[in-house]
Amino acid sequence: MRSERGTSGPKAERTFIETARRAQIVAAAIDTIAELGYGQASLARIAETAGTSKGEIIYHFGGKDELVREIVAELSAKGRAYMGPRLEAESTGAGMLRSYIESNLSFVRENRNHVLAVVAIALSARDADGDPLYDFSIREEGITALRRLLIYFQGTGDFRGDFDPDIMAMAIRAALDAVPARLARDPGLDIGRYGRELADLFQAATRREEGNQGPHHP
Amino acid sequence: MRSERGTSGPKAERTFIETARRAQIVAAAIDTIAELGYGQASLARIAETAGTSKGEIIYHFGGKDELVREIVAELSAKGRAYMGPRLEAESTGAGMLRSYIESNLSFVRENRNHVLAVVAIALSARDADGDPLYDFSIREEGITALRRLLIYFQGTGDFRGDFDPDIMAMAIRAALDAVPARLARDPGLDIGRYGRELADLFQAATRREEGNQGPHHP
Amino acid sequence: MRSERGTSGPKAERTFIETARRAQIVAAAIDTIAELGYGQASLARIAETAGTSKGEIIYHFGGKDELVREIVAELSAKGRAYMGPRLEAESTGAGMLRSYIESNLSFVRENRNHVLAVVAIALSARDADGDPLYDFSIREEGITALRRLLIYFQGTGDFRGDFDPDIMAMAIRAALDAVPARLARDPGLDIGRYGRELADLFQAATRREEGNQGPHHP
Amino acid sequence: MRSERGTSGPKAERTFIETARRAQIVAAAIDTIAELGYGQASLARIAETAGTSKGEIIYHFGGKDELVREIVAELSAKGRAYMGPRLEAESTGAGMLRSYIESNLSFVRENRNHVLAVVAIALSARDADGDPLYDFSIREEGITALRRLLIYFQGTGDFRGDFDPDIMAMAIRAALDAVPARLARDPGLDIGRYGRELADLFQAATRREEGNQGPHHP
DNA sequence: TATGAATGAGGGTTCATTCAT
DNA sequence: TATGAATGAACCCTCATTCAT
Repeated sequence: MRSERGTSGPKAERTFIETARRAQIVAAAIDTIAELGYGQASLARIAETAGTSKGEIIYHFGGKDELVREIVAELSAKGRAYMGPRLEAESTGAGMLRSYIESNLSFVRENRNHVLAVVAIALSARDADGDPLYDFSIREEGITALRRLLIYFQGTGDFRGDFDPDIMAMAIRAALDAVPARLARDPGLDIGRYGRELADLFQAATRREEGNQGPHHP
Repeated sequence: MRSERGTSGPKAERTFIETARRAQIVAAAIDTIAELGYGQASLARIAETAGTSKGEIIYHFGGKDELVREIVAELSAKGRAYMGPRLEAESTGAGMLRSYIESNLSFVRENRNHVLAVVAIALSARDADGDPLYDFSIREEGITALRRLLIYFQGTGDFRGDFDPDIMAMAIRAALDAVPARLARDPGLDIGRYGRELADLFQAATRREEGNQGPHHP
Repeated sequence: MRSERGTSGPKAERTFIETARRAQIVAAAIDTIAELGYGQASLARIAETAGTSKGEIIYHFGGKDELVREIVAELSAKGRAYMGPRLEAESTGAGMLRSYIESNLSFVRENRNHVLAVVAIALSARDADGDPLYDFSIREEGITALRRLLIYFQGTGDFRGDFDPDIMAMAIRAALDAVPARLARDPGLDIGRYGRELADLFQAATRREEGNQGPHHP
Repeated sequence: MRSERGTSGPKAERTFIETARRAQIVAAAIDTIAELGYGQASLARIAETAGTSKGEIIYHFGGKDELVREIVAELSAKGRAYMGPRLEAESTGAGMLRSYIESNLSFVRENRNHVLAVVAIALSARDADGDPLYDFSIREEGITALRRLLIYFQGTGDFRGDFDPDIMAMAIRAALDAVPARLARDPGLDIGRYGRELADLFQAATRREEGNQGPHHP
């Protein structure tokens, strides 16, 4: 564990050097998991990548599970900080949807390995009891926000009213979530174009048809 | 052992009893992986579920990797046999697309555990060298077929010509691939409705707009 | 674990060879713990003594804790089988007490290492939660039986009535329990004489004084 | 470090602050060992209890072994200082024996955790070579003193001459040594009564019988 | 054909200890 | 004087695999 003095105080302060070392280990873990998958990413291999020992990882994180949770939490924070402003800059339904899709993908491009690692963690990492280490509620939360956006602009008439916002949200997230894996197999993928095309696609899927305001099924 | 006999004659024939035993083991493996995830599905647990011993699994399959590959191959064959006729029954672009989506999902519903197991395998299973056991070319192949379908009906004018068929194909597959995981978390999911909504969604995304008849960027 | 087929049947049958191997491992563990103490008796060292591998110990016992519990249970069973008949052969208070002490000590002499090992286990072995592996209720039970014996013969007048049977029982057991450690340090100890002297000692401590039937404190 | 300074001058003097710090650490170690057992009392846990770091413990004591030896030595010194005057205040055999037993037990009561810790150490602590950290000669010494006392008063005729003083001494010590463990399990134990009863018991076991005055096997 | 027995590499973790600061 | 950082050995355990029967 980080602090040996249990009574040191209410603030969980962290030394500069420790912060740096933790970051270094987290980075090594991200790369290892992204490259080899979660199952192959043993502490020994992560330590080797980080140029240190298993012992030090345990020293800083208390165990593998904590390291993994840190990787997830960091990406989560980074993601929110990245996407928030980009969404708030938009006002129309189409604009926000496009921004959601494109900023999501550019975030993926800029954090390729980190995203890959978290995907691998979400799908494979379990604790000793067999429960997932990944907190899926974070993900649900993201889908819920997207669904609310869709419902809101269905209400304003920006979007056609006859699609199920739940399923549309799921389809959008699925298209986005498929990108990291694809990126892993084809690193040359043009994410910018990909994002624009995907935005076009879902814009077409959500847009109100000329002179058709009612629901779709006659 | 199977592979040894396989080289002795023209056909790798299998006794009835061996075929049955293999099927029993494969079924147990599917259920175990689907329920516990790939990482928790040790040979010991699979053997227990199958009511046999680890030794016999290795005897029949030569190793865990081969058992896993068999699970994948079987689903692949089943899937092709299931979807082929349903696609060929259609003639229009919209019809084939709808059939593709809906038959895919009803296949998932009817082969829930098997699909879940293969998804888990695709995401986690690696051989001793760290390479994935899942042959992703099977998947690419499926996407390619879908893409060809889209291109074809863009040519006929059934679909609008200004979407990227590659990305549309990817988005459709992604939406379909997201279903098993969702089904695992929510077993009561209404797959029929889900499929219809998804078909509506992609029909809207692909349909030609009023007054735009040209096949592609006219 | 022993049986790979979970559904093999209600009887926990054990192969001849397995029984032998388990006995061999138990014997090695007893000697190792007796000689080095519980803390130093790692699976690796026990395996070395047994001429086998850590893996095999885990294979047969499922874990170190089970091995330890087996060692305790075996001694417990042996002890009861040894002492029971020797006690029942007596009828007077003095006779039973002497028999209790002497048969206890000859049992210790004949099972020196086993007794030493169980003493070490009782004092040091804990499971992952920090709880003792040794079931102290077995011990309490032994003391209770001894106490009942004392009370009974206080009632008959064989023993003087003015000692606290609880404390007398504790003192007797303490004197007996001190022997293994002493035997470990001085292997040449004459247990026979030791037992006779100890029996004399507690006979003197319990015997009714001439013409003094009442309690001791005036 | 202590030992380095220890060689520089005639006396291994210690600053006031160092003495205090050592005492604080020793106290924390005693409580930790008494509460959790020796095996669970890692330096980390002791440091936490002491509100310091593992490093400082090693700095002051040079290693865990030395800390443990200090705990033992301190109890030993305290014990001698406590019991000496109480023994010397008596003159008869029965008085000294009673005083030995009762003062021993009140010492245990007043130094509960310290005694428990040393018992745990005696039973479990070993150095890297597997040798016990506890110096059993201290214990032998105590028994020897007791034996000499018994022999002396057998000579004066205060005690009956026909018991083996060695075994009587061992039995007395065993009864006393059993108390800490019992106290640990039942903190409400009435030590005062316990001591009086035990003194009665051994008084009965040692007292000269009517009409038997000879010092030893006449 | 099938099994129980055994193996050995590798997993995560604990811990006393070293050391630069 | 004291600490946080880091190490490395040892620990228990899991697992796929080998092999004699």
